[in-house]
Amino acid sequence: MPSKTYQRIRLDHASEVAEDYVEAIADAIAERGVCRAMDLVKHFAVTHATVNNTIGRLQRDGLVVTEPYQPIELTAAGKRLATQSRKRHEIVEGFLRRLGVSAATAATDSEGIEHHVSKETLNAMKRVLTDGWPSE
Amino acid sequence: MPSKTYQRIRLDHASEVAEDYVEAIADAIAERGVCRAMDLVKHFAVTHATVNNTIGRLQRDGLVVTEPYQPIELTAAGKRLATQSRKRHEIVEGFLRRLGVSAATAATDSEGIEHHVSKETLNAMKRVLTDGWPSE
DNA sequence: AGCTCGAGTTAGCCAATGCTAACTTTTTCG
DNA sequence: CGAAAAAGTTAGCATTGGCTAACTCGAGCT
Repeated sequence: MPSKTYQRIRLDHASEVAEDYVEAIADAIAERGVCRAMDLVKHFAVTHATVNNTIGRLQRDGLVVTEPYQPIELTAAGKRLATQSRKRHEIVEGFLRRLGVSAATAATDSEGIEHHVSKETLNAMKRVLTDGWPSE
Repeated sequence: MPSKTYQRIRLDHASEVAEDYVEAIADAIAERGVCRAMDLVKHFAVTHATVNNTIGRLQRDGLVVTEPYQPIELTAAGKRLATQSRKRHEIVEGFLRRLGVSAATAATDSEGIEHHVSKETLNAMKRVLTDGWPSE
């Protein structure tokens, strides 16, 4: 069974960047009204050239729209993905906090983990947040 | 705080493949005595060319040794990394099982998650496995 | 108005990871 | 033994996701 597992992980990988970006873009818009490339430069600690590159791919894939020198906007699909990612992120982070992990670690680890959590695992985590720990 | 987080995730990424490979190589050696490239082809569902490529990088990085048409061997460093990855993997997988996730999902998700779990989170998971769930 | 400076863009480079196709070596079996 | 199959290698290519360097645009200040 491992082969299919790794195929899935490779596919997940491709969407990780997209999810992280739309989430960050949605955050920037929520906090500052608009999202400029510089917001993403700071957020991800990469150069503008890299941000530009990535935004180009996201636009190609129908998640964002931009015109030169204009702020970055999310398409409907982009907004949908952002909302969904955010929810997943919050569940994972909340779960780690409940597990007793420090806020800083929960924030960091949830960024990496959220992309690899299946629906089933996510539901199990959600259950803990609403109903408490499973019985032994 | 996000910038450093993403820098770390990018660095983690680089070692993911190495960890997965040495783990798979150690498994193959444990199960069949030697590890051939074909074992990895099946395990990761990639072509031999890709395996060859990757093995070349691992050799460059001092984790494995091979000679043409010979089985793949782990160096001391490779064995160390394999053992460490395996332990981490087992904790994550065991924890997911304890959470109530099915065996199949736990196996799949732990593959993706293990690379993004900090020491602190890993310890929290280990604690659950030995001492049960934290008090509310 | 003009100039500067920050932000954005473009071009060109690199490494990792994947692929296919063509070739060589090894193994296996009739 | 010898030929076919399996395994391994090599070459060439694409994409992602980074980078630097050089250029352009636009905003704000004097």
